[in-house]
Formats: sequence, C-alpha cells, structure tokens
Amino acid sequence: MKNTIMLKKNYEFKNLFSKGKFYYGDFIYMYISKTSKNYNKLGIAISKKQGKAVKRNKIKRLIRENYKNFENRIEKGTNILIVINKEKNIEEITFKDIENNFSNILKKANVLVN
RNA sequence: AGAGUAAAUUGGAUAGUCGCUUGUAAAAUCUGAAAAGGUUUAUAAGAGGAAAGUCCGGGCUCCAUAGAGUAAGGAUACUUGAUAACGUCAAGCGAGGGUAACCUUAGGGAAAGUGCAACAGAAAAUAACAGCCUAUUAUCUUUUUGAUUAAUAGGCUUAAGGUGAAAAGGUGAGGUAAGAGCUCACCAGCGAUGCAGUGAUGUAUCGGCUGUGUAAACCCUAUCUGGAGCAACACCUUAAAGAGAAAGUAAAAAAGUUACUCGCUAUUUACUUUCAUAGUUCUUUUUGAGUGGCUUGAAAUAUAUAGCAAUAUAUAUUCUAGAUAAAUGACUAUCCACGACAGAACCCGGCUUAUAGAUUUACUUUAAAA
RNA sequence: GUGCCUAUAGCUCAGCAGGAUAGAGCAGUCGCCUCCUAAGCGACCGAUGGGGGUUCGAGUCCCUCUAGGCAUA
Repeated sequence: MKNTIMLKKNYEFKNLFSKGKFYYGDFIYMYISKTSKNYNKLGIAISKKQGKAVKRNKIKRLIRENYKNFENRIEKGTNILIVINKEKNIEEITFKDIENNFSNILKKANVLVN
C-alpha cells in the first residue's frame, strides 16, 4: 500500500471545481475528473462555518480512512474532491454513513474496477 | 445532615486486528561514481488545561541609529516585595458587600489651569434676583401707643424660594434687631505635631472652620516606551518574466552643447531612434519549487534550605510532538461516572473566555444529639 | 498563521469634545384621491450586536465576549 497523495495546490482545486463531474450523496458531494497519470489524488474541503477544528479534523480522518478501503478498486488517474453537505450537522455523521455514500457515488461514476 | 467559602489534583480505562507522523537501527533490496535518497522490517515516542481568543510582556530575526538623549505620540498609576519583563503575581492599606468563612475594587492630582453640568430652578458657583431686620420720611387709623403699605439709608445670607443627581459640612441646642460654625455637643472632612509602622496608613492632641461633581473630559505629575514580524529571516536550485551593464558583430542618419545666427573643417563626448533589436556572459528584481529557521528550554520531576507568600538558591535524575491541504483514526469485546470544552504550527511568562463530571485538603454557618 | 477594521429600523445611511423622546430616504400597514391600479397627499409601525463598568445621565468613554469583513506568501 502506498500513501495517499493529496491535492495540494489551489489551481488543482479550481480545476476540479470547474471541469470535474459532479455527483452527490446524502452527506458528501464529489467532483471527479480523469487524467492520464499513474496515481490517484484526493482532496477534502470543509468550510470553517460547519464546525471548529476538532470536528473538521474528525471528518477528514473518517473520509481518509474510507478512501483507503476503496483505493485499490478505483481506476488509476482519477482525481477526487470531496465536499461536505453544508445543511447536515457534522456531529451526526458516522463512519458507516460515509461508507454507503462512497460506494454509491463511485458506482454511479463508473470509476470502480473489478 | 443541609447550605456555603477558598485552594489543589484529574480530564475515560484495558485487550486484539488494520492504519498515520517523526527519530534510531541495521538484515534485505532498488537508484546512484559517491554523498545521499526510496521501499520493507524491528524498535521508541507522539496534542491541552485551556493547545482557543490574540488582550499584555519577553526571547529570536531583520530594518533604522556612531552612541546617548529630547520633543511628539502611546501605555501604566494606593504601599512594599517577586520577576528576564509585564497592564502579571504575592503580602498588606483604604473603600464597598456578606450572619460568617470570605469576596470585589483602573484606588495619584479637582486650593496649577481650561471645559462641561441638559430639563427643572432665583441661582449649577466672586454674584445677581428675591427676601429678613432696624432707622427716617410719607400715607391710613387713632388721644397716644400701635398696625399696614411705599420710598431712602444701613445690617444680613441659607432662615424663606422645594427645583434637581447635586444647593455651599450634617443633626440638635443656645444666641441675635434679623441672621450666620457666631458658640457648644456628637458625627464627617481638612491641616499641623507626637507616637506605631520600611511604607500605604492608623491613632492621640491641637488648630482654624470647608474651598460642588466630573481627570474611563482636556490636562498636570511620576515611571516605561525605536519599528516590523517565523508568511520574519538565511541558504540553495534552476523554470518563467522583466530591467541594467559589458564586450563583440553589422548598418544608418539626425540633433544638441562649446555667448547668439549662418556656412565649412577638425576633434571629443553623451543621448535618442531604427534595422535582424538576434544570440553570449555577468549583476539584479518579481513569481514558482526546495531546505534550514524547528525545538535543550528564564525546561520538567524529586528533595533540601531561605521567606507569611509570590519566588529564589543548591543537589540529583530525565530528554518529553515537530506536522506542512497538515500526523492520534476505524472496527470488535469488557467495565463504569456513559466521556464536557476542545486540536500544537517559532518558543516562553501571564490575562481573558469555554468546560460533563470525579477526588482531596482547610474553613464558616444552621439544625439535632451527646 | 500574523496584522488590522467594522457593527444604528426589513435595506442604504446620518448622528458624538456625554444631555434624545435616536433622524432621513426606500420598503411595510392604514386612510384620502381614482371606475381600478400606479403616482401623489396624510398618519402609523419599526433600530443603537450581547454583558459589565465610569458618570446624576452612555448610541457616544473604558473593559470583555460574539458575529462579519480586509490585507499579507
């Protein structure tokens, strides 16, 4: 298992927001785009208004943990940007909610490999 | 047992599987000339009492200054002490609150000066208006005494003016033509002297008899104060863009200056424009990438000594996060009080704000019993 | 992360060396005008971000919290 590669630069985020395809679940929104590169990238965005630092950190951890489980099954060269639904209360989100959302969205997007 | 006050400690635990960050080690392996780096394995460590707010103080770095000071601006303000420093802390003083344990307190100066005090009220501070008393004159009544009103002269000022947050020390008694600290008693305030205390201050005696409030209004006095901040700053690399200089190649013509104008000749210098404004070297600026800064420190723990305490000194032991879209999570099982507020970002000392509960120590008060 | 600024009716703004019962425009409600609506005229409604302090008195002065916004590689 390699480490997860994160999206870092501001322009990468902007590219995904403008050019990526948009999918939505109950708790998570996703922007997905494909590149010709050998590896996948992950980005997470939570606004400051949704909670203080502890809560936001916890959501990031949950998402990263989920991503690890799915990473092998995702096609190479996809960039994923995850945004949290602003209307939901952060404290109510659990690990399993995110897991369900993840699998549903990835199936819709046809990114999974058998 | 109830109610309460102060101080301190703690801030879920255990086991298993998978996973994250950093350090160390070297068995293996890959890249490389090497240095070094990557992968894997083993092992050690891995968020807080507030990490938060950014309200103060310092270290550190750069800029400015030969060095020091003054002014302006800003901050602080009872006393003594602690500290690297502070607007912090400790012990006290004064004032206020509480039955009490105890708590709160930006608390210098208003007789250095200026300003302000709306509305109401005669007046918001030398005073005036209004008023009280005495004498004389005039008028009325009357035998006179006397009474009333008006004018003039003199005495008086909180007694009457009931408005205001505040009315010129307060309450009571005496005193007077009328009044007034004019006098007396008690209370409050001011000053001087003695005593106690390092001091703030307390207390006793005496004195004169007070001169409103506001300085978190300007101001005065005393003390402190250069500015910016780790996205500071340093190093390195080369990718992009810009500027300048030098040397060299090539070409062209014009203008200006040497008092002024015109013409000619010669010399020198500088500037501008154009042509292919192309390439080379050097310097420099901005942007981008990377590394350092980065954790051994006014450090922590224990003991002893000094001190009421804050704190200081000595000895011994320990090394205890260092990330960079940012490391502590997920699942399973057991237990209980069923887990509050909340996530390091250069580092320390405080303050302020948020916080489920649990534990310990000292003390006050109420009720009952002995 | 660091350094700063702002907060007044539903919206946009006034207001200050402390004296207020806090004002203006648009919006809203009611009435008049009109056959009806708009426009016009008249009246009404409605606010100092929260909590302390100084002061006789605070929108204004001081402290603290909250919520917005700006600059900076």
